[in-house]
Amino acid sequence: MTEEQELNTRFKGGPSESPGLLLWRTTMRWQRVMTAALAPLDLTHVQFVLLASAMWLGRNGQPPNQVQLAAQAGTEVKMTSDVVARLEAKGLIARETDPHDSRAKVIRVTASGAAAAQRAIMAVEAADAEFFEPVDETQLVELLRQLAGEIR
Amino acid sequence: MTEEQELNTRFKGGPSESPGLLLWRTTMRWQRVMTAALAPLDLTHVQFVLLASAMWLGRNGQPPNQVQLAAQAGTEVKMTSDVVARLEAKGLIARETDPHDSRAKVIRVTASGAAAAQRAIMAVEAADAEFFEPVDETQLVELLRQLAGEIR
DNA sequence: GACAGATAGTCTGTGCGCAGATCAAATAAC
DNA sequence: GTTATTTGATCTGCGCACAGACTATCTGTC
Repeated sequence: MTEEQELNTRFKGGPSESPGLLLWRTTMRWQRVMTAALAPLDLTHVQFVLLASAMWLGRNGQPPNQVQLAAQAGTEVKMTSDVVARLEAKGLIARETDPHDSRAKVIRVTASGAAAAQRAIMAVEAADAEFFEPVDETQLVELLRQLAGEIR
Repeated sequence: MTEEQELNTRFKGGPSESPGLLLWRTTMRWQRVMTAALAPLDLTHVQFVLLASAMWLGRNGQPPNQVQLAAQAGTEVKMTSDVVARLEAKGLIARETDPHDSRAKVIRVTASGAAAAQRAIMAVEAADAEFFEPVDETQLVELLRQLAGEIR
């Protein structure tokens, strides 16, 4: 079998036919859009997600530890540890040792963290709306829900 | 306005309603699937994309330089430089200075590179098919095409 | 043929994303 | 109550992803 014949699978029309590559490229572009939208607030996208998730989880006065935050945000525990440390360095969140479990660190959003999160949510939603404007959001969400997998 | 009222935007039902977050999570999961599928071949997903793209571009005996390869693959020029160096170290591609332009490096896929690419394409297509099996691929591709942006 | 601007490639530096290992504290088993 | 296992957090290390800077070369214009 020649090399050319072997390539006559999905790569027949060039690699750009693959849904996976399209998904990858789309997300990279979306990440750049988010990065640009959050740059004025000195936040990366992941930092925003963790900050917003921490605020969400703590909305009823029960601030999460890092494992719970990672589970909510769908991020790695190690990375969550790193990013949370950066958010702490920026004064947006505070970490205290859990009085009931000295291994765990309870994460609280500070006042300036809450303020930054409010502005960030506005910026992200505006950028999101613009990014997804060309397509039917409901239809896309329907498809992605079946692929995203459970929040580990 | 209270903090709770401010949060009553898209985050009302929790952050998981956002198409952007779904897109992000889906792609991360897809990346893990690709990583697992390519691990036996000692290739990362990006390495595979650049190797396959180099083979695609060179299929008519006109091997590309790194800028052309990056344009085809939709990757950053700098990262393309790094990853191509890794592929070269693995003996999968070879770089020669373009005789017509001493700045440019022409990229050729070696015999072992072509063999690895063949196997990788099989592995990736199988993993891809399984990943996207739950949804209508055509419908998803249609949506993503409108969001992926041109291949810069 | 000299010079301005564009182009090809690489370097530094920051920040994810994840595998594997470490360590201390909590929990379960006996 | 001591041991074994699990759990929360962090560390090392590798590989993208990208911004900004830098060198070397090529091209267009005079």
